[in-house]
Amino acid sequence: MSSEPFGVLADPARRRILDLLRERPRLVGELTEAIGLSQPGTSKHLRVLREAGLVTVRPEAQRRWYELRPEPLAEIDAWLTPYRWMWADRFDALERHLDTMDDE
Amino acid sequence: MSSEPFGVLADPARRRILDLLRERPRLVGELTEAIGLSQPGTSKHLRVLREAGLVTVRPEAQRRWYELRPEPLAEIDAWLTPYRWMWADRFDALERHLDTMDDE
DNA sequence: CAGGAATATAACCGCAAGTGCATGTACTCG
DNA sequence: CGAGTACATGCACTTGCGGTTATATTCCTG
Repeated sequence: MSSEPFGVLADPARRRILDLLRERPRLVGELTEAIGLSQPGTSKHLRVLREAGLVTVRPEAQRRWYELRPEPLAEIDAWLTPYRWMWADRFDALERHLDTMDDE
Repeated sequence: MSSEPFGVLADPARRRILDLLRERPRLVGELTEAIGLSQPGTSKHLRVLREAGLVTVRPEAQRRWYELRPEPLAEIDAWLTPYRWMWADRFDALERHLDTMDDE
């Protein structure tokens, strides 16, 4: 099972779901409509997210409130860390920083 | 084609390759041995990375030096950004920050 | 020019993932 | 208790991915 956060985020629908849950908990119905998929399809993605620990469910009668649990994203963030300094040409920012230090 | 950075990083072998290239450019042979895959298998992953813009090739006779091009990772970083404050209980850091501000 | 080294591409295979459809389950309400 | 709502699960199907083996390509070297 691709319970790995990286694999889970590979699917755009799943990223979309997480983005929606960032705002507030949602019902399956809402998510289904939002991502334009069948209800079972949505449920399947939610299952994957659940097994990856990225969401939790709070049942309320027949309804299920899905909420975000962002902790597993830390793994991705950690992997990304050693790369982060590389892309944004920090030359300007660095220069500005050094200039500032000179000013002081 | 899953030229999307997210899809590309879904495979551990590809992440491993990037990690190796973070240190220095490498030949296909090195990478092949490092990730314990067949040479064609490695070449395939390199192709995916190439098409995603995550690596570039510098030919030298029959050899190909692969080097890292981390820019596309910025997209992932950007997606991750609105989540980043959430997991690390920044309560302490935030408190310290506010304390500092109070001091000034 | 022949042979070998380094890599890419092609052809093929197995399997898991994503999707739709149909059905099951759990709960509410009249 | 029966019907409807909200969601999960099962099944069938298709596609694409990751892997290997075999082959083509390119270049160096003797």
